[in-house]
Amino acid sequence: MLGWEDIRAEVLRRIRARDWPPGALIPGEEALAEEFGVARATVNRALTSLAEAGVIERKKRAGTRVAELPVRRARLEIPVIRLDVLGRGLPYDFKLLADRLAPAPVPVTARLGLPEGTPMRKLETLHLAGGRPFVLETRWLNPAVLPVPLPDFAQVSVNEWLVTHVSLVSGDIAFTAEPASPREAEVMGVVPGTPLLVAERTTQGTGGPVTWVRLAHAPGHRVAMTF
Amino acid sequence: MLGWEDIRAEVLRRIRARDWPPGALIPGEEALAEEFGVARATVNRALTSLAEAGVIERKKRAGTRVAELPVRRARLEIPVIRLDVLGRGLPYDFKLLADRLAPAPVPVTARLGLPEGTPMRKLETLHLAGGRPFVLETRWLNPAVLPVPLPDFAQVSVNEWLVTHVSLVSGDIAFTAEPASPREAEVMGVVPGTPLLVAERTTQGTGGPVTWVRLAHAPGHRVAMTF
DNA sequence: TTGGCTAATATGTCTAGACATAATGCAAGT
DNA sequence: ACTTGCATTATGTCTAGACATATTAGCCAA
Repeated sequence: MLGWEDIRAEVLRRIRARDWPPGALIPGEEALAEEFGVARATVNRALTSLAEAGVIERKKRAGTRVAELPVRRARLEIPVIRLDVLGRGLPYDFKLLADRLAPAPVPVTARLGLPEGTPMRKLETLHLAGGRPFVLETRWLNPAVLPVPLPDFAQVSVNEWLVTHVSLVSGDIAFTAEPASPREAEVMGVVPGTPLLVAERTTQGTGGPVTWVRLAHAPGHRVAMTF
Repeated sequence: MLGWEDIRAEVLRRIRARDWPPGALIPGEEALAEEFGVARATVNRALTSLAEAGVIERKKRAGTRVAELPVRRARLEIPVIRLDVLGRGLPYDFKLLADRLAPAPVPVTARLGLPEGTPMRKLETLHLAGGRPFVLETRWLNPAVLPVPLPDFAQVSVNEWLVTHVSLVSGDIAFTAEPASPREAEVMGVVPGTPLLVAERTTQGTGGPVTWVRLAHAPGHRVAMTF
């Protein structure tokens, strides 16, 4: 018997084969259901899935059409750094370089939507892969929204503790290429000005803005995605 | 009446509120259906959606549990460069800098899974935003899988023509930070060695490997995603 | 103790039918 | 010509019930 995944595959095949070229209106659910000999709900399941993937566009009354400029979506799975390192077959370790309470700089408070000069906890962590610098993490934490008790961040990586102890609701991440600052160069053992892949993230939790973090990756780092 | 999105929202709320902490087994579909006064299929729709989002993990017979280390997934929407530029409120233009047939270098053929030395078409395109260099695109095309007739790539951007004329099946994309080569520096009007955000993509089509492309972005470029 | 079979169980999927909702296009009235 | 409103239609969602399938716990035998 045909399942919704079979229907999905067949519809996708026809789109790729240009039986149904970009922009074309494809048959309605009822018609497809009859053609494949399944219930309409099964066709709906298949088409819903294709719509989520951006391959088709569906509108009530107007029908379903093949996307004109199919939006290609790549999914990035953001791992806990420890698992990222272990996944590369290297032993993981980290060092807490700094930990202090201070008024957060404007770019940080602005992105998080906090008032200027809010006191936040600044943590600087160097993540090591096989003993070599892997990522330099500069993080500003909003103490107001953290559950107590806080652990000793020299023992437990902030990165990991946050994931398991704070419910993260939403956030964003941006990648840029930046020259290593003198400080970064020293800590990571590279020449100042070396291009580093930098990821900048802000995260919101249920109780409000949680953290802003900048991850400066060692030279040569690749962030890979599949689509 | 409660819809599947309401169920989804309520379950998510309970997980965030730690009524059901990470690792916990949540009630079965039948039980939830009864609690909310809906059919099991409706609960299933909600939970399936949460599972796709990585919030819960489901196994037959074992039940549904809250994910221990919730995988955070960010979705990157890869736009056609023209739309990316226009979306930033700048006028778009491009220049075809080079176009020749040559044996593709090993890194390219290797990634695409083609035999060494396969003759491919190399296209170098400079994309401009508001008259200033935006992205330098270096592309190797596999002529064997392209539909005829080919357009004049000085008139039509390869980027865009591919999206509408070739069915792209799968691919991968990777970001790195690299120093501008002398050639790149000259074309983009920057100092050699300037950190550039580089995206490298390979794409497979129905007929086989289609293209390998390297996009070197102007300094300061950000690739942003939300999760 | 260990290995393998079996029954129980939770999720996965399907059906057939129903009603909800949004968007379109035509028709009527201004 | 223009607007308003209504009927039409395709998708969206729900229900109740059924069978499929994976996985586990427990039992029994070697």
